Amino acid sequence: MKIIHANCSVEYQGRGNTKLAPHDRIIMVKEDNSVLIHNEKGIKPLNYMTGVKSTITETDNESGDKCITFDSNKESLTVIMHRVYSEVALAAPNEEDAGLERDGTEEQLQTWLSENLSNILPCHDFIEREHETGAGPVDLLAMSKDTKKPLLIEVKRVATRAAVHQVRRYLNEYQEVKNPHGNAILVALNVRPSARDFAENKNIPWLEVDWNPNGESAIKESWFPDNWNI
Amino acid sequence: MKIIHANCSVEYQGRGNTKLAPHDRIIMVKEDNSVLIHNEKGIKPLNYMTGVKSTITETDNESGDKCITFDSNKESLTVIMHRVYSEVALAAPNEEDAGLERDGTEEQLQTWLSENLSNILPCHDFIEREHETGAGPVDLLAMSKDTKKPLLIEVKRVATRAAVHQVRRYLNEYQEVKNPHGNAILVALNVRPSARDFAENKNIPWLEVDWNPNGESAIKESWFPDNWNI
DNA sequence: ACCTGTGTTACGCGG
DNA sequence: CCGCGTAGCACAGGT
Repeated sequence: MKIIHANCSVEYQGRGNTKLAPHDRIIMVKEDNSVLIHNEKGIKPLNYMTGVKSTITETDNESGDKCITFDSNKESLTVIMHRVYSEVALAAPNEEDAGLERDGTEEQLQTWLSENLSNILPCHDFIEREHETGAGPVDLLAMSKDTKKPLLIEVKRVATRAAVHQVRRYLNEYQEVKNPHGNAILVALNVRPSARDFAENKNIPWLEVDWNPNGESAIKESWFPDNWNI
Repeated sequence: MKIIHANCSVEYQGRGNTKLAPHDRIIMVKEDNSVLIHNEKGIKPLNYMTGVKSTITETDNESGDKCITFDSNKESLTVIMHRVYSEVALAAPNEEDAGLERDGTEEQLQTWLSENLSNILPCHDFIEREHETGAGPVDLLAMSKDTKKPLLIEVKRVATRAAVHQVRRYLNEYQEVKNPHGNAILVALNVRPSARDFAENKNIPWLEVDWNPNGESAIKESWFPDNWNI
């Protein structure tokens, strides 16, 4: 990749339109044609464009400033360099097996739940993951040991109002087209207050589980409607 | 900021836990203590941590490798440098008035609609922005010139199925607690096919507007239910 | 190519 | 300070 330190302006047109007035910034141009314009603040670049299927062309404008244009089907970004302080090329080849190992993801929580469902829902058996509800796949499907009623389980790391909407979408559709006796529950490491309110208001049970990838796990807090029939 | 080109490992603990095996990468350390680890692919860093209220300490580990640790209340990230190829300091001071100008946002579309509602809905008067429906604030509230029926207007840049859900939530609650004669419409620069289907299926009118911040604007495409009574 | 869902989402705004 | 909703979200995976 190339790292350019320059006083530059930037113009972007595509999903929105943005313009950056002249200023000193860092421009990072990657091997895959991605470009990032950074200043000293925060994780996100001031301006950027994905390299997917984009081409790079370098020109000089009427003022003699060097311009780099990144162009794809639907987007274009131009960096106008009023003054270049430095430019270096550095190699950071993409990793194959040296990639990122990740822990504590929703994916892993799902796996753990599917294998240890009795820890948190002792009256249910795990049936299947990514079960199709008709309105998209729900994370886990379980079934009551006694009544044999299905239970849709939506898993989140952090559950917000949006997660409750998701559960309700799944449950509505499932009850309509598959089984009117279906129930649903929201399981998360963290259920936000607004999500709790909303879920309780709509009679969706929720359950906060204290889980870490290689340690103890337990129910932290939970809520079930009065008429909750397993 | 400092740009370090090094063969390094990275460990992060906080919202999740991640680990990067030794590899050549670019490390960007900003003035606000944010850190980003990049390879040659994509916009997002492989690993990163926000600089907000974090401290930086440099140490040597038992192998004599230089380590930089970023520590905050709830997160910590350590970069272990097995070999440093280069390190440069570059200045990219934060901008005050030279910041990012943004155009074509939902916010601006809302403003334009509130001031030019008659362009797209000639039979309605604009009443207020961010009107509380009981299920959250709807972007715009308008009223029929003739029948005085209220109209909830949800504005999006890109409208997906989720936007239709949102409109229906607002309308249901609004009709229940405020005014049973309320109507609702979805207005967007782009209404996705799946959103059109779903909206039409649920009798929610939608309207695609061809708008740009400082040019002409017009209705591009729209759909209203048969029983649409203004 | 579009749709769906996740993310260490990041970030700004309001309470 | 925390919670909440937005984003030019980015990105992966499926259809």
